[in-house]
Amino acid sequence: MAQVRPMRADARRNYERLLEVAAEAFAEHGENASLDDIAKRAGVGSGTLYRHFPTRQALLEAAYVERIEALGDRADALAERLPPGEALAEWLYELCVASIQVRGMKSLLGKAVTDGTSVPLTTCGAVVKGAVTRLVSAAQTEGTLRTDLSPVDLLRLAHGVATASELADGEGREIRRYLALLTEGLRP
Amino acid sequence: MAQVRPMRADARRNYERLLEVAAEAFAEHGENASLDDIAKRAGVGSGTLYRHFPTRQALLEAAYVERIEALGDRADALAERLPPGEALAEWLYELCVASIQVRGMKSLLGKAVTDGTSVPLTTCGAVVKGAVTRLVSAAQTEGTLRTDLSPVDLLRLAHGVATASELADGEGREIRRYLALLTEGLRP
DNA sequence: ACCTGAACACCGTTCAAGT
DNA sequence: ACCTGAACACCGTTCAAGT
Repeated sequence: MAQVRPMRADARRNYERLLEVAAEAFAEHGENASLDDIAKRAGVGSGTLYRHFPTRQALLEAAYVERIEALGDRADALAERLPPGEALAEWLYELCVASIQVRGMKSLLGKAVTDGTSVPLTTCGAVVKGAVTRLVSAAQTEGTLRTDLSPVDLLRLAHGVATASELADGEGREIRRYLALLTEGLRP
Repeated sequence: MAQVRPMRADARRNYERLLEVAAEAFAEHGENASLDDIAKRAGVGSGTLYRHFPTRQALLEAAYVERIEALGDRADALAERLPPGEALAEWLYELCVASIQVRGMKSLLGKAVTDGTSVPLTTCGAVVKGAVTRLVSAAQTEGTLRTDLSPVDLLRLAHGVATASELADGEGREIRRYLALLTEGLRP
């Protein structure tokens, strides 16, 4: 890995300001929030936004990286407290909740598990895949999870559950119910 | 119901031409195909498109109504040939396939099952809901389907399975696998 | 090295004028 | 009664000029 040269002071200020504003904007208007508007609200030329974040995905990812990493840590916390099968189920639940409540996060996580094998792995993809992989292998070893499922299968299925729940009421009151059905099917 | 006055000849021609072109355009570019482009390709002013189809959803629905009705008929055909539980499973499979293969159809079906109780029921929503309701009550009577699920739950869950499968490979090779997991959970 | 903002291309939607 | 297409507002993206 090449050592990253520190950013010039004004560049760094802009970078951080953009992230703040972007997080607000995505929360408010969803994943299609106007990029131009984000630049303006950050007091920055639109070119500057593109310099730092060449694509919408890049900005979305940067804005939510902390939250995603929190989900990664959460997996380990649950693994310590609960038996593997329950830890996995609870983590999937929290993943679904985040997918629905944090606007724009669902599409971000979705892109992270699409079969673009050639695409370089995104940070958030790596974090989430790492977390679910640990939970899945523990549950499979324990014998409470079918062995013909990959970690990525579970991420995709959780995404599907989140989508179904979102259709139900736009919030996520049905996540538990729909996830319970899936969990039934996941048993060996 | 008020009797619909027949359209003027040129209006009718435009209407049909728009539908043809729209179906092609949606198939080619997905649900966000340019409306302006559709109007142009149909040899019609953009205002005319809006006169006939005030929203994108309206156009999408009109373009796919036949296909949706075919799905409705298919439900009855399956109900005659198969035991209720199997008929339901197979129909959900075909619904998922259509959702993925016919671009734009997934979002159309999704909107049809969102909890917009106040929104007037769309034609395609009515057709699909009718079909699944018949299959569901037969299966529940037979005893092969949990009774704490509504027909709309199943439509939403199928939508979720289609979404998950689409993430897997963009085509739908995983539909059978993912749907099988769901079917396990659906048993009483 | 980084930023700015005008310029370009594109899109959805409306509406006055035309037939 | 219906159609046309210019006009408007908006957005993403690029790039020459500026510091």
